[in-house]
Amino acid sequence: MKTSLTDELRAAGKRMTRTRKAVLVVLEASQFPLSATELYTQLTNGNVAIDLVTVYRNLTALKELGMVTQLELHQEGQFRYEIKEGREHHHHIRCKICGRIVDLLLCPLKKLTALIEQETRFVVGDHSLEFSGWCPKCQ
Amino acid sequence: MKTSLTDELRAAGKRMTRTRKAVLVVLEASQFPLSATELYTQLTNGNVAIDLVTVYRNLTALKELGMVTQLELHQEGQFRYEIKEGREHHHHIRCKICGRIVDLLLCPLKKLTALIEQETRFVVGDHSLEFSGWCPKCQ
DNA sequence: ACGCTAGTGCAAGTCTCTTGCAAATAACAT
DNA sequence: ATGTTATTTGCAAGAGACTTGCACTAGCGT
Repeated sequence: MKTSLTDELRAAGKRMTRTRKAVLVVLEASQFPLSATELYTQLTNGNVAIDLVTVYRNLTALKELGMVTQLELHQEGQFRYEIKEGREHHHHIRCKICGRIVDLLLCPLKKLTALIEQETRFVVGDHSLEFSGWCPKCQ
Repeated sequence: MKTSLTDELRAAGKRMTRTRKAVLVVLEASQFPLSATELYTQLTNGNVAIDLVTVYRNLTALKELGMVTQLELHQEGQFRYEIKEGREHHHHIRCKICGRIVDLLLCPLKKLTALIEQETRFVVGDHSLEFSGWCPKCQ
């Protein structure tokens, strides 16, 4: 993990603590976005002493600093979190059977945004676009 | 509300009950997708005696029959429900300030689906695409 | 090394949604 | 109409994700 993250935190009056570092390391290593519980389980299994509450509080803090993205996959009913550092804006597809989550490397929505703003007079901020389906193994 | 809905229910071994009808009427009248709690509040204010549990159970049943769509708006952390009858497949935008929800009449994802299936070898089932931003009044 | 303040753990609470069970009622047969 | 039965309902309780209060701990700036 880059030391720049520590500096970034410090600049925002935050500290790079033992637990916060552990959260960042696990998020950085993950190939797919993690829920708070999954993150907690991975930390605990990796012998990091941490409370679930602390996981939530860190995720919230990191989200507010823009270091982590919070997302909701299609109809999952919970939030997942992903490191932003070094990753392009992207979306996901999740298998309805086994739950496997895969990154999609495209986002077709730049043009659409202008259209929506024209149509609704809203100013578009964020969007979420998540797919579900059946992965190769579960078909 | 059309009587065909009653027939549709009956064909599936379900009954058109007092409460179920009330749920459908409120959903049909709503200009935007409702959460279970909002639906419950509207029913109660409209002097329909109903339990929140019954609202949930009806929404689940209607969803399974394909008469109602369940959706999650961007980062809202709860489900919303919408009547399918007579409405095209569409998406939504929600104001980050006042929570106002507006339908979007376009879905740009038909072409994209083929691309995703090619890229991931998944079979694409559903997708959710929801925007958030700032509505005209809140800008 | 000290002190201030952010961060943490524990307990308890909130909110959304689900389940178990006995009583009520819609649909159907007689 | 009346009875039968399976669906539906209400109430109580529970599950799961997430939040809050508070006293204690520990970064990190001096």
